[in-house]
Order: sequence, then C-alpha cells, then structure tokens
Amino acid sequence: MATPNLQHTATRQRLLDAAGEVFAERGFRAATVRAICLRAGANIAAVNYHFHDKQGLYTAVFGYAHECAVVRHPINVGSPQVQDPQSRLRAFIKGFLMRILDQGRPAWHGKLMAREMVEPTGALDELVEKAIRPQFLQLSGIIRELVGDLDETDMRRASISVVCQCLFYHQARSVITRLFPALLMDVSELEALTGHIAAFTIAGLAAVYPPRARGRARAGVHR
Amino acid sequence: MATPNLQHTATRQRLLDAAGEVFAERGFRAATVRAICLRAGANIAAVNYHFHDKQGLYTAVFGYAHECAVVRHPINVGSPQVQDPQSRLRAFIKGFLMRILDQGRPAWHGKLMAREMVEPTGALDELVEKAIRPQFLQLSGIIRELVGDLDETDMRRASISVVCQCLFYHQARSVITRLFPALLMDVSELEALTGHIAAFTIAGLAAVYPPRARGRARAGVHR
Amino acid sequence: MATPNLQHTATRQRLLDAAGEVFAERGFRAATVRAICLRAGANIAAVNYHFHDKQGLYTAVFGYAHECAVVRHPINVGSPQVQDPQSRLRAFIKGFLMRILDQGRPAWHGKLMAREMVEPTGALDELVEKAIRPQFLQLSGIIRELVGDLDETDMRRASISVVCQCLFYHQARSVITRLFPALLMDVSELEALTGHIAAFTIAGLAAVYPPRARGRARAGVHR
Amino acid sequence: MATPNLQHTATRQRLLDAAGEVFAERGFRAATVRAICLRAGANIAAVNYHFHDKQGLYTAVFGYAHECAVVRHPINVGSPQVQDPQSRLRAFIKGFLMRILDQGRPAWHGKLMAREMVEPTGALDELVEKAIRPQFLQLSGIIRELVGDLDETDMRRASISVVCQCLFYHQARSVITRLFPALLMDVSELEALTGHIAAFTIAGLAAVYPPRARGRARAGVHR
DNA sequence: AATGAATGAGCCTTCATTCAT
DNA sequence: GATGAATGAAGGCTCATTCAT
Repeated sequence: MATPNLQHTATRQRLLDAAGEVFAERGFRAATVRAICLRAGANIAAVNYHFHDKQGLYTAVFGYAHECAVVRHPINVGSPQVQDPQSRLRAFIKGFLMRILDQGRPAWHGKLMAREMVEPTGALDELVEKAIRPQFLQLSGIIRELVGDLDETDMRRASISVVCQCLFYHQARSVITRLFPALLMDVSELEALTGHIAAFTIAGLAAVYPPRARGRARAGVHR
Repeated sequence: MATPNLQHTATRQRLLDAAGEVFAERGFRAATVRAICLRAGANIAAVNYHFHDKQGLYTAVFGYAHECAVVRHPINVGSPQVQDPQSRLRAFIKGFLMRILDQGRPAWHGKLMAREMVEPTGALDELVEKAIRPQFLQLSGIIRELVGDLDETDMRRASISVVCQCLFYHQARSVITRLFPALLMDVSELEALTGHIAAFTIAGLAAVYPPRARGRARAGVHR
Repeated sequence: MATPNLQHTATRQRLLDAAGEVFAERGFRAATVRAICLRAGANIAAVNYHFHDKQGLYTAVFGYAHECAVVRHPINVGSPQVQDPQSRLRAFIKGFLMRILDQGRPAWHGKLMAREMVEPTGALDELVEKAIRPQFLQLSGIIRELVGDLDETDMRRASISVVCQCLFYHQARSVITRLFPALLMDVSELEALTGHIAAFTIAGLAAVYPPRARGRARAGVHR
Repeated sequence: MATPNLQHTATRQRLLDAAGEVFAERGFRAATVRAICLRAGANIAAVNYHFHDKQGLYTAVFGYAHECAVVRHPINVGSPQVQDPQSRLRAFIKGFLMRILDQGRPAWHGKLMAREMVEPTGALDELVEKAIRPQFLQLSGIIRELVGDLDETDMRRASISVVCQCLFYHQARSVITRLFPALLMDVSELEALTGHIAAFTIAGLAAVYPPRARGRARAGVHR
C-alpha cells in the first residue's frame, strides 16, 4: 500500500520538477509535454493522467513552487509590537529577494513567475490571490507605519516602487547580464542589495509622503 | 523600376508594422507568420520572400522599432549647462515612460522590448548596445550630477532603481491589473507617475548617496 | 465465497447497464471504456477484467439486451387459433414499437440495434439469428395468413414494408426531429402510430397481394 | 494560370472523392484524416489547407454528394397538370430509390446519409433544409392530390410511410444481407421495388385516409 | 476479485517553410 | 516581385490496454 503511493508520488513529483525546469527555461508554449516527460523519465501520457492537461500541469507547478518558496522562506517580517517599521521593511525586502533569487530547489521559481507576469496563461489569477495579494497587504501595513495612511493610488505606487526594485533583478536578468558582464548576481549580492533598496525606499517614501507630525500621529503604534 | 521598388517597399513596410503588432501582442513563438501576413494584407510566403525567415522578420522589426522610437521620442533630457539635474531626471523618466506607454505608432515598441528582456531571442544583444546602453549612460550622467561619482556597482544599483520603476508598469501589467482592477493605466496616469517616480528617486538617491559625503558612507544602510 | 461472487456479479451487472446506455448514446467507437466505468462506478480496468475487451463488453451487452427485451416484451402475438390475423399484426407492430421506443430498462435496446444495423461490429451475425430472424418468421406467418403464401422475394418485401415503418422512427429520429420540431415522440404517440401502421400495412398488403388471386398477380403494379 | 487552378481543383477533388469513400465506410469518427489523404495521394496537411477541418471536409463532402445526386437524378416528378398523382408518386419513389441505390459516382452518397441520420455530426441541419425538406414538400403535394389535405401529424405519418420503405434498404442493408443472403440488391431490383412500394403506398394511403368525395374534397378526412 | 498507475499507438491540428508559376 | 498550393515535422491530447499489487 505504501509502495504504490510512493510510486504515485514519485512519478508525479518527477513530472513537477521536470516541468518546472522546462517551463522556466522555455515558457509555457515553447515547452513541450514530450520534453517534460522525457526529462521526468515518464510516459508521454503521464501528464494527462496526473494533471489532465498541459495547463493542469502548469497550474500544479505553480502551486508547488509557491509551496516550496513559502516553506523555505516563510513570509515573516516580525511584529509591529516588537520591531520598528524600518526593520520590518528591511525584513520584507530581504525575504522577497531571497524567495526570488534563491538558487535552491526549486530553482526555477523566479523565472516562472517572471514569465507568467509578461505572458499570463490563466495560472496568474490564482497566483495573485494566493501569493501576491497577501504580500502586498503586508507591505501596505509596513508603509502605513512608516508614512501614515495613504489612499489607494498612493499606496499602490509606493508598494510598486518597493517591489519593482526586487523583481527587476529577475525580470531583466538577461539585460543586466549583458549590460554588466562582470556582475555576479549571487547570494553574496543579496545582503548589500537589501540595504540599498531599503535605504532608497525609506528615503523615497519619506520624501513623497512627508509625515505631517513628527510624532507621526499613531506615535504609539510601533514599540 | 520605381514602381516595383515602391511596391516592394510598401509590402515590406506593411509586414514590419503588422509583425510589430503581432509579436508585441503574442510574443515571438506564439505569433504566426500567417497572422502577420493576414494583417499586412500580404501573401503567406511574403515573410520568407522579404526577410528569409520568421527570425529575420523579428530582427528587422526590432531595428525598425528602435528607429521609430528615437524619431518620436528622442532621448533628449536637456543639457547640464542650462538645466538642473532634478529637471533632467524628470525629463528622462517622462521620456522613458512615454516610449513605453505610448499607444501611438509603433505602439508595440515597449511591449516588444519588455518581452525580449524576459525571453531573449538573439535580438537582445544588438538591442542592448544600440538602445539600452546609451540610455543607461545618459542616466548615469544625471545621477552623477545629483549625487556625485559612484563606482560601477553603485551606479548600476542607482540606475536600476530608477529604470525599474518605469519598466515595471509594463512588465507586470497583468499582475497590476489583477491586483487593482479599478486602475486605468493610460496617459492621464503618466504625468502623475512621472512626478512620483522622480520625487521618490531623488530622495532615495540623496539618502543612499548623500552628496556631501564624498567618501560615500551610505547613510541609510544601517548594517 | 458467496460474497465475492455477488460482488463479481454486481460489478459485472453495473458494467453491463452502464455500457448499454453509453454504447446506445454514442455508438461503439465513440463510447469510451472510461465513461462506462465511471458511470458504473467501477475501476478503469474492470472492463478488461470482466470482459477481456471493449468488444467483449459490447457483445455481452447485446446478449443481455436481447434477454431483457424478451423478458419485458415477449414476442407474443396471440395464436392463429383464437385471433384474426389483423389483430395479430397489430399486436406484432405494437410489440415491435414498444421494444424500440420503450424508455424503461434497458431503454437502450432499440437504439443499440439500430446502430448495429447501420454500422455492424461483428455482433450483428448473432443478433440476426437470435433476435431478428425469429421475429421475421413470426411476421411472415401473420402475412401468410393475411394474403396467402408468397415466394421469398415477395415475403421479404412485404415484411420489410411492415418493419421499416416501425424502425424508421428510431433510425431517422434525428431527421424527423429537425423536420418536425413540434413533434414529441413519446409513448402517447405509440398507440396512434400502431393504428396508422397497421391500417396502412393491411391495406397495402391486400392491394399488392390480393388474397383472391392465388396466381399473385400484383394488382397495383402497372407494369 | 489554368494549370494551378486545375491543380487546385484536382487535389481538392481527389480529397472530396477519397473522403466520401472513407467517411461512408467508417463513419465520421472512425475515418482518419490520414487514411483520406493517403487515398487521395495528398499530404496530411492538405485537409487543413483546403477545408480547414476534418469537419469542414465532411461538410464539403455532403454538399458535393448532394450536388452529384441532384445532377444525376434530378428531382422531377412531372406536373399535376399533365400526370395523375399515382404516376407522380411512382416517379417520386423511383427517383428517390435511384438517388439512394445508384452505384455510380459518388457511390457512397447513400451510406453517408444513412450514417448521418443515425449519428448526426452537425452537417445534418443543412442537409435537412437543403435536400430533405424540399423532397418532403414535394411528396406532401403528391399525397395531398391522392387523398386530400391532411393535418401535420397525418401528413408526417403518411410521408414517412412512403420514404421509410425506400430508405430502409440502405439503412438496414447489413441486416437484409444477412437475413437473405441470396438477395442481390442491384439496379435490376429497382424497377420491381418501385412497383411494390408504389402499390403498397397507394393502397395504404387510401385505406387510412379514405377520400370522401370523388372530387377529392377531403371534407371528412376523419379528424 | 479488483485496483490504479502507467503505457504506447495514433489522431487532429498547427506551423514555418518551399516550390512551381 | 509576388503568389498560393503543398509539404512534413511536430505538438497536445485521447484511448484501450496492461501490469504490479
């Protein structure tokens, strides 16, 4: 009883891993079911059996990727009670960058999401609600602590100005590599990058949305 | 001799325009030469006749796009002699956004470049040297005026922090649309966006690279 | 030992019922063993286990259908001793129509046979000998009582003229529905239809094979 | 200019002929595009090029078949002014049988229509309006002359009783062949069959719908 | 007795490309 | 210079069937 289940899991899992790689390398359309099955050592019909569809496999890959990312780098930026908003923003940025730049398994997570943003395939809707919106709300909370409440438009712009600095390294990796061949974009870069983005953002936010009162109205919020 | 040449040019031109639209909408792979020829009112074999290849057409489209973009929105941010760096940065950002968000002809320029960044097809190398690096150098000049000289790493980070805020609106358009359904990302948004990004950037740069401290102690980086 | 046998019978039986419905609805080819097993609540491999083959299941379904049909609507048109041939013909027609139009279990009997006639799959040979020829012989007997003995050709033509009027409602149901959208072909129609066919047939037979003329001059045939 | 057109016509025509045969032999689903192209000596993609679809080819085959049938056996049953209704009915039946039983080109016409009736694929709707309803209306006219006006239900039943006797020979050919192996269903049979059906029908109609007045006022048609 | 994972053949369709004109 | 018919490779998917348990 255990063995077939394991076997089931094994083939399914091999398909997920192989599909993640191939989808990330070539994109949804260019990736072929044949190539995925070949890499997974599975039969051509295995995708249909386990995931019904190429699209079904793709969706499953997304779920799997998000699962892994959250498990490895939990979305945890501390609590407002014990940490000042600057530290929490830094924690958010660092977590975000790690989830994106982590070369561990699944290494294709970031590429996959970048692709999906440029060319949505239907898996995006779920991704937005499950993975992106929660992070956006968390970031909104931190920004609110930093500069006070903002209307939707401002909050959107502010959040984007934070997030885009992180994501860009992945989305434009090919250009950056060509523009600065000397640059190694590895984990060692991560710490410095976090500092840069955090400092840049905190100052930018403060400049665009200057806190009215120095005590910042909800002076008691943090700490 | 003049007429056939004109005819030649006409068909060729219609193909370029049609291909630009279709490639921008669907990407290289998903775009079909059939669809392009149909939109161009040309024969199915016209692509092979005029550009030898689908890839050849794609490359030609890129050259044409760059040409058009430069003509319509010349990369002109004023001269250091007559304008302060803040104004010039604002001009750079506005020009950048316009080239990307402009719905005029060729409307597909920005989309095409965004795609190429995520999924390079070989046309990227030329694109980087011809179109991207010049803009990077120009931006570097403005930043240097704002905060003084930086080493390559810092200059790269600073530039990216500027550019990514512009590009992100295109590269993550699908996500933004889903996250904020109410948002209309049209030209009216452009002016406000320019203001936000410019202010955010100027403050961010000033904080991370305080102009007074030539030693480039990064004030904002706590750790 | 009793339980597995019962289980065996139960699954087997559910497969037969489900297969009958699906084969009748979609035909042999278009019916999938997956759909049959799903409807039967059985495993995908159950068909091969119990019937070796899709074809084996199909054959078994035919046997089962014939069995059921005979049990529900026994081919019983009374005896020559106690009923006049007109009544017996009417009984034959009504029975025939009921076997075909009956929506009860197994409702698919008639549909299945109609399909098999148009597209024989190998089960037809047995069907002809077991189910069709007996009915043909019975009908021949009734016709003989009505108009006297006929040679094979005439008997064939006469029988067909009776049977075809019944079967046509099934075989051309799709056309009839399109031609007369208002028509509801349900049980209420059955009684009236029986009357029409019987009257039409009795008069037709009498005209073509006038009982008086033993020489079988066909009165209605002008040439 | 003539040659390519001819070539076009040639391949297209070969496909139509081959498809007619294969569709008639195996039905829409079981027929494979490969088999059709093979028999037509055409490339596998030719179907897509000329007819867009397997379904498109099928529809085209139907149109072609109907065209041929009408050209070879025009629907002409004489005029009420110069011929008595009995003769016209006989002409109708003979024409109907010839269109169905004609072994000339396209020999597959009848099989195709029989199949379509049992298992409609979407081509039936057009077939009904273009080919079947006109014939039904013509037959209705003849019946009206024979027995007076009937309500829709009676007219439907009467028409069916005529038509089914013709069609049955094709729809149940497999059964008839097994039931009467000696029977050769060829053209020689056609004349005799026409006589039988006509006589049978005329008497049947007269019996079921007895004309009250000789002048054919169907005042009393038992309603 | 029965299961469910896995298989491989084959189908329809699409597509960039070529070739004769 | 330009066309449109024709090609062949390949892709996603379905399906009956098998195999280990």
